[in-house]
Amino acid sequence: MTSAEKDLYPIGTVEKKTGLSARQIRYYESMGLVNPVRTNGGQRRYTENDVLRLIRIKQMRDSGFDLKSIKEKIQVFEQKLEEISLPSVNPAQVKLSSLYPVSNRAVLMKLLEKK
DNA sequence: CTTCTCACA
DNA sequence: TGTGAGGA
Repeated sequence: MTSAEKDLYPIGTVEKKTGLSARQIRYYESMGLVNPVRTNGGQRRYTENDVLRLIRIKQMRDSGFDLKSIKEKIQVFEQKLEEISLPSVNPAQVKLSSLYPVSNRAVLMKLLEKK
């Protein structure tokens, strides 16, 4: 019923949706900025959240930030997200393979306006 | 045709 | 970062 992130896109689709080149997308992955899942054949599959994250990265980059700053930004961000996500998730289904759940967006916003 | 990795002009 | 090679 509550479908958060079900669709996965191949890198070609992500290129169009983000405006980034496949080269950049793969490079950012090597830098630990995104963690797409792989298919049996080894192809990357990105979630909607991955796309959103890449768009944020593109904007930060265009705004003059270097990848190092962006990476640190995301790490702090992810750290806070874990703090508010883990307590509200059943230990049985804790598979943090992807990004933050949309269901915590409200909590996310509060957290952001506080800092 | 699309994607993947690796390496280099 | 781009691009070409060589595979899957």
